[in-house]
Amino acid sequence: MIRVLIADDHPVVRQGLRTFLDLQDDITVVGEAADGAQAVELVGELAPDVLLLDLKMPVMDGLGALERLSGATTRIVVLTSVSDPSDVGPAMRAGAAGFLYKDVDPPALVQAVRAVHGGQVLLAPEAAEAMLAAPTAGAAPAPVPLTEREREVLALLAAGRSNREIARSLTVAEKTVKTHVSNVLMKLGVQDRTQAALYAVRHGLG
Amino acid sequence: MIRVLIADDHPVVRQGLRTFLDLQDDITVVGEAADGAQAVELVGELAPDVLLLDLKMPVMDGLGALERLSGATTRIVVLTSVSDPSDVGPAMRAGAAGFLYKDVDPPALVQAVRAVHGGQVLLAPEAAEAMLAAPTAGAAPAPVPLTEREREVLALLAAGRSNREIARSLTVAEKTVKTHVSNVLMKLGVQDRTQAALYAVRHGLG
DNA sequence: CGCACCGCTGGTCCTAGGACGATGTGCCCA
DNA sequence: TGGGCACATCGTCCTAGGACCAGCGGTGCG
Repeated sequence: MIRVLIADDHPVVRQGLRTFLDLQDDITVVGEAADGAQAVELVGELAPDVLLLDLKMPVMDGLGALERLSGATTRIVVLTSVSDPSDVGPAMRAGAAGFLYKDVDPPALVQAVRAVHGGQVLLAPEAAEAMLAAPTAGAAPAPVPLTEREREVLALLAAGRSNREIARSLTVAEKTVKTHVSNVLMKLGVQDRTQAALYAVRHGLG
Repeated sequence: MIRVLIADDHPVVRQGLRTFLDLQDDITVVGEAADGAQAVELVGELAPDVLLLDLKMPVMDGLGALERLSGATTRIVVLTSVSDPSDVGPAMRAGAAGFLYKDVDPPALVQAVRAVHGGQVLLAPEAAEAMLAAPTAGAAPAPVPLTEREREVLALLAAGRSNREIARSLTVAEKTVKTHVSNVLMKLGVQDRTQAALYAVRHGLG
């Protein structure tokens, strides 16, 4: 028997879901929450197998609840009405096991509950698309271009020169070279000059 | 009745899947393919609802088949034995509707077939993780953390202070504030202080 | 022999000046 | 009134010094 908790701020939606899910002989709805805070509390009390979680809720929204529930054994299916692709990534990263829209047809929802309970991850097609399209959507720094000077430094660095040698080549202080190198490392997202050199070689600056 | 085609180069695997799936009263196996080329051909002939596709196959591998089948109405579930995270992204981008490992337990596989047939996208947990973990395609800089000083500057900036005012508050030169602001903009991947302020507010620094 | 210390190199963070370019604002004069 | 100029603000790029930390290799001492 799969024990389900429903979190949605609309009583009508809760009632509809409850009625339909309770008709399944392997599913029982063990509770309802009207906001995120209540959902978090009830997950603690009831330890349901699956939480159906609306994203748009008062007091604490679904994403907030998701974050607070990371680590819980309850499997969480986001069930949202509005189709905002930028919701998908954060929700999945926050540990959701499913992402569906409320226009899902009821048998599919039941299957989803079962699949998620069985340890799988299930997405509505639009949600899957959103994840493929926007890998790091949200706070990811854009790819930062190197300046002319930084490219010069990188080229010399990739040729195996030391900071002092690079400084002499460019007739600037060694300190300046260090600064450029630091900026290059940050922009390339690598940890040290060796990786920067490899990057340069691999991307045709060698 | 869900019509399923099985593509796997091991007869034993095909036989096992066929036997189990045919036991379900809403699923019927309509054919088997031993390599990717055959799978493509049989999809054309039989137009199955769902194709269970192994990735590692002779003649044409699963990914090749996936690409050739993009556009077909058949929903494709990748069913692979080896757990190579780097397979997941390409397969999903090539249009797979599911990604499972062969250690999936049979009832879960049946659910997967039903869910995918119902239009959903279903991943094994490891596959979902792989997709979330590998956004860095190529040169995407890692999320760069702000330094202490940069956070101070950002907080004041988000409070609407000018560079000169921030400088006075921190007792440094205005030039220094500009430098910090520039670095913050770069690290946050935003274009100007306004966006940086919005970012700060949205991410709980307001 | 092994360990401790020293110096070098690399790297970070904070600081800051000079040159320059884009944008916006306000004021003056034709 | 409108065009244009002066000025401030913002932001970038290059420069660079000081403080500090980590890792590595050599050297000398117990």
